[in-house]
Amino acid sequence: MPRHWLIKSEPDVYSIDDLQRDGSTCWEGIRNYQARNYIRDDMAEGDLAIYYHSRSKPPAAVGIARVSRAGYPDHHAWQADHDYFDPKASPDNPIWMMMDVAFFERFAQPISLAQLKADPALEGMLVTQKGQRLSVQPVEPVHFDRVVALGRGG
DNA sequence: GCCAACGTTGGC
DNA sequence: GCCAACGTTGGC
Repeated sequence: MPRHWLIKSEPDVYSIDDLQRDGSTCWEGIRNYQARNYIRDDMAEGDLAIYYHSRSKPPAAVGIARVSRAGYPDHHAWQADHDYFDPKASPDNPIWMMMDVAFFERFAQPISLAQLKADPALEGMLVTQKGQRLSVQPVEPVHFDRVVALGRGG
């Protein structure tokens, strides 16, 4: 059964507009083991993810992306001249994973973090919790549906 | 730009 | 295996 997710990106680095323009992109540079494990073990092609802008004013859920290729080794990790270089990684021991995501939908209205926090239907959603820094998070189906409804203007 | 929260590293 | 130091994330 497909699962639901939330993925964070700083809009200055790669926004939903960039994704819409490009159609799809490789979701690279994940250097956190828990997020890596989700990509490696749980995220499947076709899964949908809320696209979330972090470090923006305000931070907000802005649309939906679709996993277009499930996890595969992040080859940037063993390229010494790359920003995401990790000396412990190698082709035999990739350590880190990336995936491809495709543009799926842009919300009619962004839903700010304050709105997400204020909505009783979203109580317990990880992104609303203090100190939650995971850039790839699982989302409960009911929470996912609620955020999408809000984003579409319902 | 500040700084609290968190994950990782490395000395012991 | 503990924990202080460090680097990063991300809301504010």
